[in-house]
Formats: sequence, C-alpha cells, structure tokens
Amino acid sequence: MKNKELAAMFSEMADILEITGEVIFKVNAYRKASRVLDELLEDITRIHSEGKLHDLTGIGKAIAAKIEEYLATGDMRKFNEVKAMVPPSVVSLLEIQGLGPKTVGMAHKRLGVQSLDDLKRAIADGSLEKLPGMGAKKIGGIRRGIELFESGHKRVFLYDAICIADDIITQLKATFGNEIGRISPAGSTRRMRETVRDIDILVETDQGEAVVAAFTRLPLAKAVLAAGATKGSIVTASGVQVDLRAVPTASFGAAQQYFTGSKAHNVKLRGIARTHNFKINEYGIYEGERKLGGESEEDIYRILGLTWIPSELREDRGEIECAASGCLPQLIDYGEIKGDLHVHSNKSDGHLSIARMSEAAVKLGYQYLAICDHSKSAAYARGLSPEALLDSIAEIKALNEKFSNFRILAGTEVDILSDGNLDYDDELLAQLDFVVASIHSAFTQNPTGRIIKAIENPHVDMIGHLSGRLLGKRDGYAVDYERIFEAARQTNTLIEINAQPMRFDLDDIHARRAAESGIKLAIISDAHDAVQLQYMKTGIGIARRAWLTKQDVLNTAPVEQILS
DNA sequence: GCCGTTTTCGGCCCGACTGTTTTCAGTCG
Repeated sequence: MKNKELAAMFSEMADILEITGEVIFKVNAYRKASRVLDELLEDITRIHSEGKLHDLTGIGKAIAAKIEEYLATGDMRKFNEVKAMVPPSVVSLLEIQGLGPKTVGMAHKRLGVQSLDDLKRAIADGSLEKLPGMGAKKIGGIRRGIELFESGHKRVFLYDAICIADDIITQLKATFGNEIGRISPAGSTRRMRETVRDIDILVETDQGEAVVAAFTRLPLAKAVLAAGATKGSIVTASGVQVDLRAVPTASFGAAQQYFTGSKAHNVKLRGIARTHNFKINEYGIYEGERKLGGESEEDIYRILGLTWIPSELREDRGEIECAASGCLPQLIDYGEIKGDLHVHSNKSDGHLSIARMSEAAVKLGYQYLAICDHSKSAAYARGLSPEALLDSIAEIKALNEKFSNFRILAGTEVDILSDGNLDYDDELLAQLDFVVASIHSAFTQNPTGRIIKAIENPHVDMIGHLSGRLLGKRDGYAVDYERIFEAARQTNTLIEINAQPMRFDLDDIHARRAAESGIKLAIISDAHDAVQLQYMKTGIGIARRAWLTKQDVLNTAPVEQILS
C-alpha cells in the first residue's frame, strides 16, 4: 500500500518547510494529511480510483493533486523540490530536545550547518552562540539535548512507562500523604498508546512548588530539565523524560483533559468549544470570563454536549462524533478478563512450571489458564515433542484435580510450517483444550495463505501474533488482513491481541477492524513468567483503543464457553 | 493548505517555562 509512503512524504515535507520558515498553517496541513494517510485502513490507490480522495478530511485540492501525481507516476515534483532545500541530516536535528525548527533553520542558513557534527562544531567554536536569541544557557540546553539524543532517547514500551509512573506516584504519595489529592498519569500513557515518548503525571495539590521540588529530588531523577511552581521535568536513569504538573483542585479535571490529549482530539474539541463561544484551557472551560467548569473531566465534555470519553479513545477517530450522538461503545473493562489463553511454562521457553504459573493465575482471580508451549519445530524455544506434549497433558489433568474454581487448559502454540501445515498432526491436536497457531519462521513465504490454511484446520482455536511485528525491531510480515479476517469469521476462529510489550499484535487499528468484521478476539499475555501475566492490563488498554466491548473478547467469558 | 450551522475570507488550541529580552520568541506538550 502506498498509504505509508505518502504519509512519510508529507511528514517529511512538513518538517523541511517548517525549517525553511514556511507559514505554519501550511506545515500543519501537511502534518494533518500525513496523519490521515497513516491511519487509513483502505488502500489509498483504491480510494483514488473510486474518485473519493476529496472525501478524506484534511485532503483538499492541492494535496489530492500531489497524491494523484504520485500514484500515477511514482513521483511527486513538490516533494523533490522540497527535499532539495534541506538535507535529511539537517532534518534529523529536530529530534534533539531543545532544538526546534527555528534554530535548526537559522543554523543551516546562517552557519551552513549540514549535520550533527557541524552543529557540534558550531557550538564548540562559539559561532552558534553569536546568532540572535542564542545565549550561554540555551547552548547548554542544546548540548544536553545532543547528549540525550546520542544516548538513544527512544520511545519506551507502554508497560515500562506505566511501571515508572506507578513508582513515582507511590513515592510522592508516601512523601506528601494527604497534602496531595488525585494523582494520575496523563498523556499517551493514560491513552495506552503502545509506546510512549515522555511520561506525564498530574497531581492535585496547592503545594505545587514543594511537590515539584520533591519530584526533581527523587532517586530515579538523573537530570532536571525544568522546575517551576506548576511544572517539573526530569530525565530518569534509563533515559526517559517524565513531566509532573501540579494543579489545584478546581482545575484538575480540565488539566487531565488537556494533558491527556491526544493533540488531534483536543484540537477538535476546541473547535467545538469555539462554535459555542466557549474557551477550553488547562484551567477550565470558560464563556468569556465566566468559568463554567473544570474540577472534573466530565464537566468539560458535558458542557460541550458530549458524554465523557474514555481516555483510550481520544485519538480523533470518530469518538467525538459518537459522544455527541450517544453511540460510544461500552468498552471492555479492566476487571472483566476471566482467564489467560496463551502462556508458556518451563516445558518450552517459559521460566516457571505449569503449577507455578497456575498459582499465579489463581492469585489474579482468573478462572482458567491455557498453557500453550511451543511445538517441536520451534527448536530455539525448546519446542515440545509429541511425547512431551502428551506428558504435559497428563500433568495438567493431575493438577486440575486440586482446583475447584480454576482450570488449567491443555494447549499449544503450534507452529504454522512453511508449507502451511501444522507442526503436530490432527490426532494430537484433538486431545488439547485450546490450540493457538502462529508463524515463527519463513516470514516471507506466503504468510496469508499459510495462516488461512491454519484457520481452516478445525482444531485451531486462535491465530497467534498475526503480523509478527516487533516494535522498534521488525515490521510485520505482509499479511492480507481482510482475507484472513474473512476466513476467521467463517470458521469462528479467534485472533489474539498479544499483550507482550513489543508485540501488541493485533494493534489497535487492526483489532478494531477485526471486530467490525464480526470476529471475536482474545487478549492474552503470552507470559513466560508470573510477572508477565501483568501484561494483560496493557493488552486491555489496546483493546479499549480498538473500541472493543466485553462481547468482542472471548476470555471475558466463563470457561465453559471457551471449551464449547 | 484546509475548511465552513456566524465565514469562499480569514481563521487555524493555548499556556508554561526558559532564556534573552525590556516586551518577546522558541520550544514543548
């Protein structure tokens, strides 16, 4: 699909044009177009051939013409023109904290800076400091930004972000006790995005200065970027930036709404506010000087004529329209999972025995746990021979004697081999309670056909990590989602939402599409030890981002329904 | 460059923090 290519092109043009000083609204129009293309599920080629380019919001006459040109010729004159203005090595300087388009543009134009090395030289020989608006402190900030950049300031996995936020919240609560009220993550952590760049935390307090000061003195703070009366900013030892904002009670809800975003969601909300002659900021919602609300998030949405929108939905993907017409779904809740349908034991590449994994699941209040160790061809993961699998089945049967309100399901994560056959024969698979089939090799060899063949095997209950992607490491294999969803629908086969922090596979967008296609999903941890069972929480977050309800997710059901 | 239930022209979210200024610009979220 050309969608991603075009999205990247418009995004790159936006960056370059901003550096060269193009009017910001044009830059933002390109950014918006990039985002729309990036999130589009339908093939842009098809939309174009149906003459529906103009139906997309953010795609007007000029951008549509550029898309058209690219689809027809494989080239875009405007893109080439823009690209020639500034080399990519300059554009990448924007990733440095504290260095924005104005400074990059000025360094490029006035000093001929072409790369990171040039920039360092301009700092070292003092020429950067001589430019207008530059001083010793600003240069110091850019230096720090370069250090951070070179030490690999990447996005962190959602699960890690939540752990860091929880840790900070616990410590601040312990220090301040009743002096602080509500305290919670905001930003992309609260929206449960699969990765997070910075962690935002909001705290309800009148002691802003003291709380911010304590925050910047926490043991995990390696560097302090800012410390004011309402905002503090640190970098942790692991290189993650954490922002804390101190907010008084009367505006906590407004601040929560504001800092949770997303940006696109807030922009649209502000647009609605404007049509009512209201103004929203982080302190509240106002009509002229008169404050209408702001202590709770519900205030803001209610006054705009909307029902409260769960944070995971706030991406401007139709949630505001639904909140206006009252058609928001009843999202699956964090307490509704009754069991995990894909975990490993130390029989294959897990770290704990089946018994220990089961005890951990019981502690979480689960009613069932499917042990799905790897199959014989997965040598790297110590896959089970047929005999070893039979031993497992016997062991599980014996263990189940001890439980009254809990059941271990005998399962497997069977490899889908390169020819599309499964790694165990049907006779063996028939003896299992739950069968997950996954691709672990030969990623380029007709993955769609192999997955569909697996789906058509009557013993297969669920397809594991459908795309095989690893965030930050490897793109998914090229699967035809629509064909696979159709096959799964016809055979009542589940597709999993794998909650491993670097997988989230299906991702939110495809999980939503799957549910719309009439498929049931399961959220599973793919845990290899007891702690990893906790990944379920972020998996539910992704499911909520996908607009899934309890009915869309099979493992909200009791065990009888799983086995039926 | 996009968009329209006040608009086909004139808007386009908005404020904190910081540093370099002496009233503001850049960056960030």
